[in-house]
Amino acid sequence: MPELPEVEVVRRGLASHAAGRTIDKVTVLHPRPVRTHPVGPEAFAVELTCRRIDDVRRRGKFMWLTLGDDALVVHLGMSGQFRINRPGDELPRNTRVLFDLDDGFQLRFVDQRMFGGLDLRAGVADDPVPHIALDPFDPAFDVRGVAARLRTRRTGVKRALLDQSLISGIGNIYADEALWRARIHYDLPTTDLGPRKAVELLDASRTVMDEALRQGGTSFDSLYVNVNGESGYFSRGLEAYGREGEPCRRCGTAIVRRSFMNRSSYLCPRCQRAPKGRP
DNA sequence: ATCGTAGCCTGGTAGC
DNA sequence: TGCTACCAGGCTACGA
Repeated sequence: MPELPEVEVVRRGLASHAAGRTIDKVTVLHPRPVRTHPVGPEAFAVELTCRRIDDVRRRGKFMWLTLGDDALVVHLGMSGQFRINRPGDELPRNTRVLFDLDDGFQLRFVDQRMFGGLDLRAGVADDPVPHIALDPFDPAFDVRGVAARLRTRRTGVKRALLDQSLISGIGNIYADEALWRARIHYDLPTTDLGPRKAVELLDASRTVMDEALRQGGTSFDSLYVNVNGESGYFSRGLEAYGREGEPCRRCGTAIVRRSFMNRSSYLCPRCQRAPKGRP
């Protein structure tokens, strides 16, 4: 599932293959990924034709292609991909939108589950996602400030980590990894987290996502690949996520899986002790 | 204002 | 074998 490191890998691929190119033609094969466009898929295609892609930017899990003052906002959702191919190459099964570029290549948006989307927004190239907080890779990210805000929340720490209006880019996988590294239980009340520990957790989230980025991201299956169709290798670096029954690499205790927020949380029950009165 | 959750989606797999 | 149920989970909208 694409989280910050995976999205950044894709952003870099787009920056090197699509930035500076002009869009000659757009083909919408499925309307769902452009569902937010007010006038429909045909208008979406027309409005993007002949536009030049100036830059590819990212905040958290959102990317946007800048087209002059306008932004094509992209979210990969659960399974979105961008692929660079020749127009005649075989189309992947869940190809949704085609962009023919002026250098003879074709940019393809592929998305099996279609939680992702493409959203063209006028005049907001500098900040098309104002409701999304800065991510830990942003030079302006203020660790102490975010830690302070985190501690004023009245909720569990993992829920807060996943709140993209507090800190962006973290999804279920890297949340579990950061919590494992900081030895914190996912349901610890944020108010029980000391200032030093909160900073440690945020630092851990940045560190683990940085390491994942260096490995090309985390791929469990063909749902996450880069623009050339290649997988990342960080799944071997995961310490908690997906390791149910396997030994914690710190203490040897078996990693357990818990249901939380309608998803799975993986943790070491010894390193990450449950808060009092909770499972 | 803040917190918690239903619903959106498809395909692989477990179970019968 | 073929069917159903479940799981993966980020985000938005909405109710409490």
